[in-house]
Amino acid sequence: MDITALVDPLNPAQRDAVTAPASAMLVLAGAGSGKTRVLVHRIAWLMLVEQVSPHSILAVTFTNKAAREMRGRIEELLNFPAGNMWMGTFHGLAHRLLRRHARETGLPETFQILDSDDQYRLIRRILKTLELDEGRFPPKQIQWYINAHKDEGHRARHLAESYEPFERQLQRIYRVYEEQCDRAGLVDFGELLLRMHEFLRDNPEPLEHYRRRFRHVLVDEFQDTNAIQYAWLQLLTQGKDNLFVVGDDDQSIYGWRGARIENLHRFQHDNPNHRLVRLEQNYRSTGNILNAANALIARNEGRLGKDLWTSGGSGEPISLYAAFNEQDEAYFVADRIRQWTLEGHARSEAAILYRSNAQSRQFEEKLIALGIPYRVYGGLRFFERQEIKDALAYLRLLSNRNDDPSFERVINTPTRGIGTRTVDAIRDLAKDRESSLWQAAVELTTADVLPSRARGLLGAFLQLIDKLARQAAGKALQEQVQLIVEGSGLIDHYLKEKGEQGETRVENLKELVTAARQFDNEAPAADEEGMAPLDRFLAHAALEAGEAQGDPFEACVQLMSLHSAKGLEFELVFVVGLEDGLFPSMQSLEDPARLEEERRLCYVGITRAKRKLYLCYAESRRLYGRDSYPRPSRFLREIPAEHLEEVRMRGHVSRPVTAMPKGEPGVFAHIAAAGAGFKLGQRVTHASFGEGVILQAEGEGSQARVQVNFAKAGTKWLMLAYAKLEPA
DNA sequence: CTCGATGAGTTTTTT
DNA sequence: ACTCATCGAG
Repeated sequence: MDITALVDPLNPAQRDAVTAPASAMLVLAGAGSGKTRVLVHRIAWLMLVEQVSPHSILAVTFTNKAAREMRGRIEELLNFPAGNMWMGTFHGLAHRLLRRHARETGLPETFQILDSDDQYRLIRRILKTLELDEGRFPPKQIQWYINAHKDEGHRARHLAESYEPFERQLQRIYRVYEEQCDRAGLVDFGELLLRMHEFLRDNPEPLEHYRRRFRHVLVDEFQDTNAIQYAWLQLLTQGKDNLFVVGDDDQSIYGWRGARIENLHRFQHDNPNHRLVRLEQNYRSTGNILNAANALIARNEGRLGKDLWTSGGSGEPISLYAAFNEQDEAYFVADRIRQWTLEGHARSEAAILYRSNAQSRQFEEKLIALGIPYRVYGGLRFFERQEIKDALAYLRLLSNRNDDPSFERVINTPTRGIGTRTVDAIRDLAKDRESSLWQAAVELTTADVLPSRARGLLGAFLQLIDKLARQAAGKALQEQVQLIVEGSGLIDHYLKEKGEQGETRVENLKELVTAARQFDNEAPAADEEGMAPLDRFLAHAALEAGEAQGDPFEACVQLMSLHSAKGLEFELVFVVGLEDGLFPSMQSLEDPARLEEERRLCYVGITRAKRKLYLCYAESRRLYGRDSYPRPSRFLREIPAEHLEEVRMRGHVSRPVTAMPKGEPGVFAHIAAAGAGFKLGQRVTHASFGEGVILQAEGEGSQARVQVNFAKAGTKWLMLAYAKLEPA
């Protein structure tokens, strides 16, 4: 490949970063400034010009998606597979390393990964055994406590015993939690990183091996690194001037889950020879959008500093819409999207961004009413679904009988008559013996403690697992999964579950078999060949929970939280719910640091828009069952008026004349018809068709039409301008 | 075990 | 207002 092709498509700043001589490098990459391009071209540059073997390059991202994208683009650019380059997420790489060195790190070869749901359940179980009240010790808070400490590199034994009784209990729970994980051979997400860090820190030989091997270390989204990730990168690169990081302090929106924006400053301090390159030319948005974003983010303190600019025009002004209430806001947005798509634009290029997921509902209702397909991001992902986790728990039990959380999940799922009494007895004995639940259960089937019926049922369960394990031995992965899904009785169990839910679950279980087949067909990564396919599949399920929603190809309007929108871009963007208390959120209003993070979130939202941005707020909003009258978001005042243009709905926006009757959809159709408004679901009378109910509405002004279901005449579309409908 | 009543909480999310 | 989880009754 020609080097000019590597360098020519880059602007001067990008070129600086890509072609820099080996040194520590901080690339401050503004939104839409081509940061992935810089990473990809940098790696290609290292390989082609510096003659670095891909074997010597380590590239780290936060999400699997980002890792996949980077790998894909490198392969596309170089036109050959980059298989032996270590490229992945922090967690994925940690996992790979721990598998390689399992024995040295004190883990069983078959260790498995706890996802946060598993972790939550385990904590609750521990609370029960410690006889602590969930009200006083909320499991969520404990989970947060444990993870926060792990992210900082602190184990329970490192914590100085607190004088404060509550804190002391937390420490105790943490200690027990660690013991339980160790005994069961389980590793949570934080543990992956922590254990990897400790291993390298305390073992000079492997550390030196990896330090020598990785001649270049590159990190994406560096502003999202936490303390332990930073420490790990330092271990690998300290004194070698070979750490190349790309990030944007202005897009740091994950402080609440441990990301340390100050790692950017620490990087500069710890790498005194570093170079700093700013990518400020933006290839995404119009001048108005960028200037609004620049002005907003300028309010934050202690920034590394950066101003986005474009060589393109300033574009349309940003539209600001003050909605009457949240319904009106939703209708406005849906209607604008409708108009926009009528102009021939792709629905998938329109996005509605909100602060909290609960806000999606209003928009969904209005989009449905206008017949616009949409897709909501977020929610349960494939490997997080209940039925999938059930099946995975069986599989984990095959691999490791001492996996207590899996044992407990599965012992009576599907129901096989093993009740709480039996399970309690198993737990008590396991506690006494300091053994796993499995071992305790085995003992109970031979002792004379349980009633004979319970003993028999328990024995049958243990035999079932052993039998499945025997049958699965030596089989191909998808056959193993198939065997478990059926042999466990899960399929039959969910077949009995009534309604659509049960059907979906059965389909998902079948899908799991397909997923296993696909997974098995893909060539194993060179470094993980020693691992049993089943263990690899289980790790894959935990580390990459899959997409939340299928059919990303259908042309849909995109609905998502501002957090989920990071890294994406759309022609048309609506940032909605810009009200103090919602965005910025209530919890952030009083705390300057959190308020700055909210401001960065707003900055992220604004910079998603390529051509047209709408900012919306509601003058009244129904929140937690009450009407609230929030002030417009302070962020709106921080955007210079010159970039904004207030919009009004043309025609008249109908307002509720009377309260909605109970049980009706809480929807007004904003039908602009000579000042008269009708609501969806409203009863109306027509001179010749008689009485009916409004089902749908579309169009406005003289074009406004409604669909009415008449009691006698059936369903009809009527032009409001002619139909002379009267409220019934 | 399944159903319905009751009560608490209600930003953001990946791995 | 609404969801989700737990708890008690059948």
